[in-house]
Amino acid sequence: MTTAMRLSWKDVRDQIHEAILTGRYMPGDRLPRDADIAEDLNCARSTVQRAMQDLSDSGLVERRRKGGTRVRPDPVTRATLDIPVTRREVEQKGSRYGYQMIRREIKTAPSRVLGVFELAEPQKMLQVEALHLSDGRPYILEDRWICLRTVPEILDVDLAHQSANEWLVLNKPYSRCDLRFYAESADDQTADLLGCGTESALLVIERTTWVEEAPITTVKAITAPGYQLLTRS
Amino acid sequence: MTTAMRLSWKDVRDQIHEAILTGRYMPGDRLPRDADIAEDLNCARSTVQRAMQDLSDSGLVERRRKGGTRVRPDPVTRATLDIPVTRREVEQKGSRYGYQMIRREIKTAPSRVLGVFELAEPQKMLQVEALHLSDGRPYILEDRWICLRTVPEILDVDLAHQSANEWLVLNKPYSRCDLRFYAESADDQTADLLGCGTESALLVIERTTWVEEAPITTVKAITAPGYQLLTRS
DNA sequence: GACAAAATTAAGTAGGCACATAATATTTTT
DNA sequence: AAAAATATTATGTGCCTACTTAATTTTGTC
Repeated sequence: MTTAMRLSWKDVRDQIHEAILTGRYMPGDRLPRDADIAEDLNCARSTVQRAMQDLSDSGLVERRRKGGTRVRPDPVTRATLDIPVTRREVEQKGSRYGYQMIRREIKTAPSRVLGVFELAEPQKMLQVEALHLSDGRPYILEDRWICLRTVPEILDVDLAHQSANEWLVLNKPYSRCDLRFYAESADDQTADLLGCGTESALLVIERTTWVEEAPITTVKAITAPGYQLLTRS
Repeated sequence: MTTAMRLSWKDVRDQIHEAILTGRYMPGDRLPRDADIAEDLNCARSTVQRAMQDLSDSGLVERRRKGGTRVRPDPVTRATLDIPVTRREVEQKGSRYGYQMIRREIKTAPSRVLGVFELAEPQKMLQVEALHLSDGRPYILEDRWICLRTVPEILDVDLAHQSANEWLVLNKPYSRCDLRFYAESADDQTADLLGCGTESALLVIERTTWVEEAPITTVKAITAPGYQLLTRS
């Protein structure tokens, strides 16, 4: 033997990935069992297991007990998005962050909001409308509903100076988060607040969070024209 | 001892997660070393390691050798998106899928395309414009460029009957994929093809793929009005 | 042949050990 | 006091073994 440095699970993963890329295994094909691959490559089964888990997480293969591992027959593009706190997002671009509360009101949540929270009975929530600024220019307009039953402390927070976005993310970690992206035309009021033309096409990010079963908040974040979401490299 | 079933790494993960949720550890705080947690919970360090890796992957904590583990001071919302092949997406909704090629042309790629591929020199590529239909109605309009140097076989594919989307995903797995989402107003031609009003706000998904360093394809997928992207539950 | 029970199989997980690696802290040297 | 060498430490990885779990597949029975 010359050198034969031990294979890392990433090496194993890359070799299998490579085999799939070069067509050695096609979508739907079954791969050898972990134990056999391990023997082939002269490494431990646990190393192959970790490699396979990673490929499975990234959506490239499917694994089933007894069924073995196969290349996903219906390939999906699986992407990971990082959505930071807006302040950080702006600062990371090298811009100056600004925040402005527009409205703050306690009222019964409309059915749209109850719907996303999967709630049956109406209840009072805190609605906050606010504008995030980048270098003084409108960046994101958010319309947020906060569940007072789950987060009563929010009433003591000075939302005129600290964004609910930031306070919540630091003080109310969630256990579940649903996201939704779509495009919407600016209505008159939105266009006015974002300083863009009416009917401008805007990317909207809706985010709803829970702790266990309890609703925390739902936000409709309307981004200014030109905003783009990128997958993390 | 009563039962004391062994702790699974998911139990450990959930316990730590819980501790963070309830504020026992705040953003920025350092957590005990894996070994100590393992002793506390009476399990193996490798179990804690797996739990921590998972929390780290999901963006909740940061881990550094010697530095230990700490709760991420700048919490991010990390979400995973699955983008299936369009045909499957339509069929999964219970709709009938349709496909229609609009244009197919070999020409020098414009600088926009060279740009996304990070290519310096101009080269010829295959441009394909096509429409995906759901129950006969326009669903996604795609403008695609395929690199002939990397995928010369595409010239032999009958793109009038099989979508490039599908052929590529089954025959040319990628090793890198960049995604970009934004909103755009429909221009006259787009509005016409998608059967919507001019100036409609449309969600655009741009996807660019490579095998190693070699460009495969870049698509600008313009979705019909009402299209929404959801994170996978 | 149809259905149920039992055996088999391959991935999933827990534990334990040894060592690698990357930060950080400490000590020594200049 | 600054810089360089060294020790320390917590996570990361690999290996091995044993056992669990979920699917099949086989076998047995009616």
